[in-house]
Amino acid sequence: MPKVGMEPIRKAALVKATIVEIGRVGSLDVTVSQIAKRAGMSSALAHHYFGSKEEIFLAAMRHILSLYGAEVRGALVVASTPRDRLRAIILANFSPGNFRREVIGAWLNFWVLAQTSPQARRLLKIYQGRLRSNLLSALRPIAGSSALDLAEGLGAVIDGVYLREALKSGAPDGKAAAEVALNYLNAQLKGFPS
Amino acid sequence: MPKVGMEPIRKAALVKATIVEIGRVGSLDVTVSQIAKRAGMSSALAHHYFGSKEEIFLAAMRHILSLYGAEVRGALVVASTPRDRLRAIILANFSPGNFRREVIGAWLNFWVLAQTSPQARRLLKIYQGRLRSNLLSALRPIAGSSALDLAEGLGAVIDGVYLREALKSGAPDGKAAAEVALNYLNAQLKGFPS
DNA sequence: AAGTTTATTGACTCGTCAATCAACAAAAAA
DNA sequence: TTTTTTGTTGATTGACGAGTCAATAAACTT
Repeated sequence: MPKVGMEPIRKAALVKATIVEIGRVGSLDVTVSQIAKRAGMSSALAHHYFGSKEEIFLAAMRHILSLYGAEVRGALVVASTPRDRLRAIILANFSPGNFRREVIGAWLNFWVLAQTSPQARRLLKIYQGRLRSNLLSALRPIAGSSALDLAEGLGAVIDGVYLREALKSGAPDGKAAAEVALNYLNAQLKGFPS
Repeated sequence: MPKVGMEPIRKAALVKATIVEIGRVGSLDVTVSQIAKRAGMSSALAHHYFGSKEEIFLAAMRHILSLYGAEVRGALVVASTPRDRLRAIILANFSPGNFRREVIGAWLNFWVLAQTSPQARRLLKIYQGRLRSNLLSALRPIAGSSALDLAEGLGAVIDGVYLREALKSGAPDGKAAAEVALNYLNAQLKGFPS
């Protein structure tokens, strides 16, 4: 049976299964066996490709981060004015691709993972840095020296909305979630010339 | 040696130790033995008083919630105007009593616990409900029908700031954290008559 | 055709940990 | 003073799970 060139396929399946399982169980207490089973292989194979459970988690995190990054980048290229770009960033954060139950659950658990794993912490900081610099570069032309504070606040709102969504049930409403952040943005920018 | 009337003392010590250990380890993967050891007793005694690990966690959560509630209530009684009350709520959220490393770490992990434990979820929802109703009753006289949206946003900022603090190192700066939320509040209330 | 690399798994090891239990001690009640 | 209640722990059980390994097989290389 063994076909050659399985590695990327297996890895991708494991990464996907990891996110689903973490979201389903609601914690990092998922066994490698559970993940492997959902990905349609034995746990030994999962270990074979990733070496350890932590590596599997980190790969899942990288995957989510890269999806997120792509979404934001894609939204930014079609936005011309600073205000458009801010709007685009917020909408991308709550796009159907990112703002999904399993992904939200995974995010929450990655914050926890970052408390113990330096690598996970590094990855989360990269996400924060990107978000921050995207916001800043769009905010500065509008708000000048207030941009720093606004970016901090906006980032906190976005993360907070994610966190809170983890406590809700049913399908996440990205539109409503984005509204909270957009609302904040509009209020803050009211005083600045358009 | 056995003195009588130990139960409340032992329980309190365990609750305290639980929060410290969760904060120290950075996850719920703390053993009952670790907790019991820090509290100065055997793990068997911890089980004797709480029955299960989950009960220990829930007791710790209730403790944090009650400290939090007391702090907010205390701050509210000395605030007269709606604006004062809003300010008081925010400051209480980031008071030195609540905004501490271990407590922040514990909060984060309680969000995770709420994903799997219905009781923990219930407790977190009580916290959210309280915060929300406190904010609403202070916001309505000022903002009227916008109060709902503002409370939602303000709640998200507060939770978001907590979440983000979990990724930082060093002593938490409650003053700076509160500033982010106050900043949001001021921007939102700009349009309303003072 | 023989040898090497890649894919794959079942069975196993080894450690950890929640929870239980038997046993002992001191205080309080009878 | 016997009995019961409360406090306490060391030792043990039982389960579970990460990671390893030997074995098997298909596919590529030479």
